[in-house]
Amino acid sequence: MSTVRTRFAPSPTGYMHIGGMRTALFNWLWARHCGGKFILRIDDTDQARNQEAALAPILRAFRWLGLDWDEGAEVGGPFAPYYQSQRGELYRAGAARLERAGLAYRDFSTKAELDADRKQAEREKRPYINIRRSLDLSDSDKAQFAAEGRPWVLRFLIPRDEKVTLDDHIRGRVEWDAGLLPDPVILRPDGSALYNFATVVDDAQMQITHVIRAEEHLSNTPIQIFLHRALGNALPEFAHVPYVAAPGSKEKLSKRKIEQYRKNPQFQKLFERGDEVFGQLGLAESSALDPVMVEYYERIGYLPEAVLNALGRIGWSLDDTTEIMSLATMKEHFTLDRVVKAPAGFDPDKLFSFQSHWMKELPPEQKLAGCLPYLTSAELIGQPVSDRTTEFVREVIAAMGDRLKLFSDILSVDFLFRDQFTYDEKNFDKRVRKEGVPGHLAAFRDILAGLEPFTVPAIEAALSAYCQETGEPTGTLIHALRLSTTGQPVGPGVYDCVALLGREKTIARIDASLEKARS
RNA sequence: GGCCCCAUCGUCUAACCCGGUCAGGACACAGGGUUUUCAUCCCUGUAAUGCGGGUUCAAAUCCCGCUGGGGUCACCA
Repeated sequence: MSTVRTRFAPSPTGYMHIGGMRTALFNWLWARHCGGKFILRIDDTDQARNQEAALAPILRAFRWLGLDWDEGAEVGGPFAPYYQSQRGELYRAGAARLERAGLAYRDFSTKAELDADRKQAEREKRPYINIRRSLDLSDSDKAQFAAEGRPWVLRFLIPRDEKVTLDDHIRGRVEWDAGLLPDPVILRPDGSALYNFATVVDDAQMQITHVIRAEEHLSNTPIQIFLHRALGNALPEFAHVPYVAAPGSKEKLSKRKIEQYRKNPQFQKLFERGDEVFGQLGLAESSALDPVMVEYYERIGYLPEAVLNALGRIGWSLDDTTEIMSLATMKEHFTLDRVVKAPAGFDPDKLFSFQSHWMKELPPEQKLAGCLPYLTSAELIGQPVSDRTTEFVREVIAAMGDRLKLFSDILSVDFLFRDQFTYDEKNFDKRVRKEGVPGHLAAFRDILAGLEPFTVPAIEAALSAYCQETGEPTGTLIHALRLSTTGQPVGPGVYDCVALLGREKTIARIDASLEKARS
């Protein structure tokens, strides 16, 4: 087989859809698995006004995930340009060829006529197929219309007496009756091409060997097959991947339904997380971000490895047991015949578990690099970041251990970075404001005041020794110490927290808490 | 509604093509253990072939029907 060439062709919509990303991933994987090329073409026939701004988040998502492209947007290539908006010549030439061959015709029908036809068909309960009125026009009529400057569209003439079959790599054999297909418009009155036509011209010209796309395009395929044939193109292979569904549903994941997803139990956690993080960062654009977009995960501190792993497991499996997969592993094993036919719901819980795994694997220096931006954005540390601060953050991250799941989790230990923190009142009552506890806490405070060195093992030993002497269970003091110095009932080891805080702050906080406990 | 697609634990899936396993794994959930918090880690458990017909010694697996779910029906992509 010749070199495999796949493509992903997004429209510049201003965001990268998580479902689209999965389709893109499969294209990338298949190309790379075969040692072929992956092309990123931009389908902007609709000519979005602010195209560059609308494209940026899409390219950003690819780069974040490390899905590189050999040809296409920004990098160019032998079949440039890769923007449909710049390929009008190619489309017009192809269309002219079809018209000359009698395979396409000018349709002078008005919108009103078409609407009426459609309604009529609906009334009569028969499938709508466009009426080929313009085909019956006499030459003099045509000449007159042309003289009037009457607008027309170019329609492809569907061979209505045929059947089309497709041998899809994922769905197997699919068959259509062409007699049910309306003649598709391929050129608008202004001469610009429509998607169905532009895609066919581009896929052929760019020598795409495998069209791997979402199954919502399945119904476009018979038209594209005819178009390819009419143009004399070799037919690419097709693989229609099922769409990605909303969590716990079978409906296509859609940005338009974002408000109702807020009530989806699995998505809800994600939304809450985002609201919390964006709130702490004071991000103005937070309202523009949502979990349908790839960028959302990047912004709240997910790892590319986790998102990739999760995406790769939606509708594809390596074998019966493998769950954890790097991009390299997926690339090595990916084949189209193991793509599942049924649509799959995106599962935020599973994504989180992949995240948990990959974060554990991440080298400390990379955790540091991932966390620092959150700390600076939240103004918990200054900028530029001093060496001393860097070292401190490094220690904080070490103390957090596996508790750091998302980079933004670093914000949960804000009490290590600033003196104002909120007390968990319920637990404060339970652990500090309790018979006998303040006395022990005060006594231990005095021990800490003179403790040398002020290190984790020393603090631990001191606490242990104190409890030994007094016969007090260690838990009493541990909890009291945690609540009084961090305000929280949970978190990194309390000895770590105290050591990180340092003697001075620890003493001050204990004093403040003792004061608080009296009131 | 027409056309087309799909159907295994709550979820993602394996086994299906080339019938024979206690229908396997993971996530989630529940219980237990380790860590006097939390997180991690370990163990255990609950849990599925939509229904009805065939074919066959044998059906999740092959065939047909039903039901259900979904996609798509633009001078959008």
